[in-house]
Amino acid sequence: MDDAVTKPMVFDQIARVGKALASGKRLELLDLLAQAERTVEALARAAGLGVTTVSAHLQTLKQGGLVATRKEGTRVYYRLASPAVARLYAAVRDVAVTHLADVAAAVTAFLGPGVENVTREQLLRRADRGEVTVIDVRPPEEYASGHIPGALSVPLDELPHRLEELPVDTEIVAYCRDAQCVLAPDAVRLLTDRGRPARQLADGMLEWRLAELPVEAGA
Amino acid sequence: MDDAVTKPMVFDQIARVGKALASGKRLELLDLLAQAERTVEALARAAGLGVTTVSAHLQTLKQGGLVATRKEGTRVYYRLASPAVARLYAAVRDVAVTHLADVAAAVTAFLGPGVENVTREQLLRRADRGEVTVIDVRPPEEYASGHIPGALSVPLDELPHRLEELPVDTEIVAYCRDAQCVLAPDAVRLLTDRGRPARQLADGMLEWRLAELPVEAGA
DNA sequence: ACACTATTCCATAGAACTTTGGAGGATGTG
DNA sequence: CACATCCTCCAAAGTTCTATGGAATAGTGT
Repeated sequence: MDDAVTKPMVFDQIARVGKALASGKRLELLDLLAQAERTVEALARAAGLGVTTVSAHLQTLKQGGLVATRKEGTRVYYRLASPAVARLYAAVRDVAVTHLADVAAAVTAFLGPGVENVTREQLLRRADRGEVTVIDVRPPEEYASGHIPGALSVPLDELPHRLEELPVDTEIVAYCRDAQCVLAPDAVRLLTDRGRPARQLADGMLEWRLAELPVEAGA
Repeated sequence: MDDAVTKPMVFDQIARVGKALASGKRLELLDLLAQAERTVEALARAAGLGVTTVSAHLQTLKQGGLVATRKEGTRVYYRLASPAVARLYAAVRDVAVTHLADVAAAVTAFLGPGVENVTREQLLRRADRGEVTVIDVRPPEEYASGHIPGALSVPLDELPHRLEELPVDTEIVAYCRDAQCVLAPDAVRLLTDRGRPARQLADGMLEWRLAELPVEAGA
């Protein structure tokens, strides 16, 4: 066994996974894919990048074994390769927000002033008793791909027009993609500004799936 | 809030963690640091790199919040910043061996023919009953920094000279750094070639710590 | 103060990565 | 079959990363 040759090779191979995580654009794509599978074009639109650029990034992610593909007619649907990848992505962000002061600062600047939140456990308990209305403020296709059982799909941009659909007597709990997602805080601020009692789930669908809690799919 | 500016910034910040994981050399350094804290020079020797190169890589790791430092006289000791980093490193390797066929191939080529192994649970049960002798075949400084309670320190290079110290009637279980570490398989092959009953722990000290099992420190 | 050690900082050449436009392949449609 | 759509492959330009010597800095011992 030639250690001098084979040992670095092992680490270089593993580094392919690291390289896949080494660009903000790719992390953004992963963030989207953690919510639902998508085509190359849909990803390009969502991330505001050129199609060829996205395709190139997706190749890098594929090289790292982070995403898998499915072909349907002329389209190619990308998805996370496995739940292990979601765990990895969560671990990366965990380290980032824990150890990088700048990240924490950027995140709060991005999220805006904090709003009151609820843990998964609290939500489960109170939802069982019918004490809260749970709304999913992500885009419809992400809701369709999997959501908290019993949650209503109310995409953030539709929320202003659909206030009357929501009961006035029970508290509203909004959730979105993950702990760093902006949609839920924005929704909660919008609701409380209109005098509705509202809070957000402390994290989002990513963490919900990782906790292996029940997920409902379909529109 | 200007999404077009702040959103990419968050991902770019998180990408600093990814960049830290994007080089085989840095992963090798992390691998070493997961076992014990070390000085720059010790790391350079262990990884076979120049001191300035290692220092530069360590700066990248620090930028990503993966390592922390401690100064003692003229030396600087580097260590993993937190257990969250060990979890992250384990998650990276998990994805690598699961999804990358080449990695799996490189690992087995590196480890040599498989030897029989034992899970942590089996080891705990059998060690309680005194049925096995557990040996730690890592370098002494890694043993000192933390090992399985009751394990003997028998560095791989000393093993041939110290065979008579080991009991002949009980089975020997060797362990080293982690699931991809070569030391334990080598030790087991050496022992079984000499007619001793021996197996290895399926993974290593990294996974033992992550499982939050008891750890003993000191020589 | 002086020599000495360990580490970091700096400059640089070479390698690798990102982005982009255009060509080309596969699939579905009129 | 011609044509449109969606995606990947290829090449080029600009940017970033890596490795490595030499200089600068901080701490130790005499």
